[in-house]
Amino acid sequence: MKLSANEEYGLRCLVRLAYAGFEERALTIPEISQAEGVSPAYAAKILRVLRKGGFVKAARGKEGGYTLARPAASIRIGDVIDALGGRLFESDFCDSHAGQAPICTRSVDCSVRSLWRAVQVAVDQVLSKTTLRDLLQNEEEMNSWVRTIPGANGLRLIQ
Amino acid sequence: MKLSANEEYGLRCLVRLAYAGFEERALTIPEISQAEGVSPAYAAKILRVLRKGGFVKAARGKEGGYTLARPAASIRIGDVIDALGGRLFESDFCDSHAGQAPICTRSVDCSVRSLWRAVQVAVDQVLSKTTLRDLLQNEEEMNSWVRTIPGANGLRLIQ
DNA sequence: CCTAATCTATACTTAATAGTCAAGATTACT
DNA sequence: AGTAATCTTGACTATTAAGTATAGATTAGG
Repeated sequence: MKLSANEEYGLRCLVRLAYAGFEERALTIPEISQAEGVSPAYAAKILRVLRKGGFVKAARGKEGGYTLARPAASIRIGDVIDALGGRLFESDFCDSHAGQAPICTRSVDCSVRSLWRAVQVAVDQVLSKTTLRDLLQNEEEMNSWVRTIPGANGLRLIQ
Repeated sequence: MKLSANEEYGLRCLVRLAYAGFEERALTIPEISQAEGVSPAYAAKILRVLRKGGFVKAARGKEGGYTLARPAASIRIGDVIDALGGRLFESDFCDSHAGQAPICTRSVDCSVRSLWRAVQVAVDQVLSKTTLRDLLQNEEEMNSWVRTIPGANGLRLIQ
């Protein structure tokens, strides 16, 4: 139950590109890698995932670089996380040992899986409501956000 | 953002031991490993972690085996997950590259980290309210649980 | 058309996690 | 005491994720 490096750095790259987008400026791999403190090669690897996920687009050649492929407000963090590292649980543990044990009361469900599902729902409620736009700390527009999660140290989510 | 194998199997082992506890019965490694569909050696490895975490206790020798170290109702799932695989984010990404970048508005915080913290809070709200006892599907006592998480397919949490 | 700046792709290395193996230590029962 | 059933430990291997290296493809500008 950890964040992968891909998820962490990938999301950070998007935030930078969103800021650069305010000035209609593309960022190059050297710029991004230096800002994030990772090697250019690794930044390139992450950016490829983001490009294939449709979150960024690249322009080659001189004066090239990366920009967001669409407006920050239309990029849901949940979708980004999906592309970068997958959801909390994918394998179907309960099915794989169905019939062996007295724990599963229904053939395709059991208590442990229900718990993971509850966790997944809780996570999704945060991630699917948050867009890349919400992560930009832009004082002027903070008023458009409504709810503040207690304990989340100031993060606002769309209502 | 995935569940580790340790977390999945470790929690399942605890559920089995809790059920066995109803009959005041200890479970051996062969029993547990067969029920969970993992090798005895791997089950032993996981059970060691659970023992060091204080969740189970072991009796050696003939007639030995594992039992819960304390009542299921006193074992919080959040603590189990902590012992088995750690929390969602540990490293302090924002501090590690502080001073380099224009994203962090405060020296020890930034938008991405706030998001992770919000996710962590959401997860904790589920995991710290749920005990091992809550995962036992015991019809007689289901009434003592109060809230049902929508979409969680029947999981009840303590109010 | 040439060059420098840029992305692209694939293969490689290293580190972390998952899972196995074998030898040793403890206990109940006879 | 002896034996079989059990847990305990540490080292080992395999698989996956993280991160690197290198050669190639594309483009702007001279």
